[in-house]
Amino acid sequence: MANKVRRLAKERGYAVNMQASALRKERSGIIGMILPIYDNRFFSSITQNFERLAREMGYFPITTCTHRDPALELQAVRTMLLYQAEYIICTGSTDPDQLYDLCAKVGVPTLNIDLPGNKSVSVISDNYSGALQLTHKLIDDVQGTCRMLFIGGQPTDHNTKERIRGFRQAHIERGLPIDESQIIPCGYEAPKAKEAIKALFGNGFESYNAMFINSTISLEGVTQALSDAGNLHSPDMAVGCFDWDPLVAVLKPEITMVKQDVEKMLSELFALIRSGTHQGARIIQIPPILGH
Amino acid sequence: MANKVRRLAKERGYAVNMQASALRKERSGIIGMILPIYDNRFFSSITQNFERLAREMGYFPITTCTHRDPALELQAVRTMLLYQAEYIICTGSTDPDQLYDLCAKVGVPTLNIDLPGNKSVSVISDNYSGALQLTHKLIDDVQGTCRMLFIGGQPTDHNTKERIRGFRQAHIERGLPIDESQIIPCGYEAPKAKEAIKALFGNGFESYNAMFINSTISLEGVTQALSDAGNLHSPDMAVGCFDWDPLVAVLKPEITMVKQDVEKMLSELFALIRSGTHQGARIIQIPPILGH
DNA sequence: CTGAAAGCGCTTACAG
DNA sequence: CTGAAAGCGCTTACAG
Repeated sequence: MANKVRRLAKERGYAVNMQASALRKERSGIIGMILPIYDNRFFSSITQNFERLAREMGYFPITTCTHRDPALELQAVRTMLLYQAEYIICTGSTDPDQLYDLCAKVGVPTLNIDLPGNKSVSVISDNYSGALQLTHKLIDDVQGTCRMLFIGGQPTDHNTKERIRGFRQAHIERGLPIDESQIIPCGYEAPKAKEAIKALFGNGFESYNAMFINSTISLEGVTQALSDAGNLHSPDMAVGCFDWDPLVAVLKPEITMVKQDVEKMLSELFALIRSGTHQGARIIQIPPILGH
Repeated sequence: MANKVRRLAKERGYAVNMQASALRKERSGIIGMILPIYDNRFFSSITQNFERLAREMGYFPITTCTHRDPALELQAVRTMLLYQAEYIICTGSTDPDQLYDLCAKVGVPTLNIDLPGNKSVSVISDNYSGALQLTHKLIDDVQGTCRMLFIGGQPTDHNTKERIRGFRQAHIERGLPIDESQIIPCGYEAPKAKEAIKALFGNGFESYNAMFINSTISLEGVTQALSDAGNLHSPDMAVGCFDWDPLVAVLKPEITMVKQDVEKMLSELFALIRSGTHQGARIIQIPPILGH
């Protein structure tokens, strides 16, 4: 009998109306995620893993990119709540706690990835250890005494702070002094890194023989600055990038890249949801993978 | 009075339930898009523009990546239809016509981007002209007689066919003969391009002085093959890539890249929706932009 | 076990 | 113009 109904339903092309079903069941089946941008390997890979795991759990994944704009983040989350999303994942959000508050009001749990918050669980990379390792690797690569620049990232964001902490610690462990001019967290956009490097030309840049670049987008800006100055190929400069792009990895194998373990971050995130242990603010750190 | 209600609603944190609203209004406000993958500049940029324009039109954009898998494409579209999506955008689909049929059954219009179908309107790049220009540019770049390899892409897909047609035409216009071994549409994955190039080593590869690479993913494979062979830097090889990646553009300025005009493609797509002129199968071609 | 009724939260058409 | 009722398409709780 049930089979007959199913067969008939299929023949006639019947399909449930999820809007109606969701309304009656008071369960939308929707899980929402916001993220800064798609056109970057890290975030687009997060998105693909998010979709895969959400579907595997029987959820319908919804994503929106919010361009690191707090107002857009709020608006996007609000819209997802209107569609009765059951969970909100906040990726690289400028203010995860504000998003938590918004969702908590209607009883929807939030989980953070990439950038942590103080009010819900956060799955992030172990930025400190990754930066410590990368810095050591670059110091090893340099002939003679290393003078390394740290460039890119937001000085106020948790990840950049942790990476700077790892950068400093490696210098301490190797007995290398640091002065503050070595550390330039100029923001995340390419033009900012470009301007910051240009400002250093004839003004101390020549004294550096290593660069810790905080993201591929900063790498883009740094490369533009060097290219404009005509010294794109400075073979004695050790270059590391705390980010991953497979094309960069093959085109510029001499650049050491740090790959955040996106698969593990997302499987951890969904394990929290699956097991219902996502309540309570805490930070779960996933070690990144040092390339080459 | 209306203001009082609005104020009270805001104070109490009231928000409509879109599931209920959609059900009653018989309009979900949802517009869905499927695409092959996110982690690539072309598709992620399409997604960002899609979201922006959909929001501007008051729609709620939903995207899903389907890994060029026909079964996943069908399943993703079916799910979007369950949530009563009002339009389905098919990006780079393996079989847009099948998706059209599925949606037509429930009266939902489909529009194609990137790869065209025969049953609904398609907004794609002018692949023929782009390839013609790129091939001419590479012939210009070569010292002496040009022998150019075409590598990457699916020989069955419309875009690759058109690009090969442009490749051939440029050769004809320049009086250069072509033999079939020059054209290797080995598929879209990096390992395929890598294997194809490796198979040519000691077997004709040395006779080429130019390469027309059909995507950044193929570029990745080609670079791996060259790098494994130790001749990564062959300065006399003219290289072009029918795709765009800003990091490649700055890191390897000697590679000529073709940037598909994603903004124009999407604004054209939404113009069709806005004006209600999306009915009727036809192809709208947008000229890509030749770099450098 | 079966089948009709109630109700999810809205919007709209309609009666007063 | 206002306010109560009907109904969007489901699922569930309940009567028979």
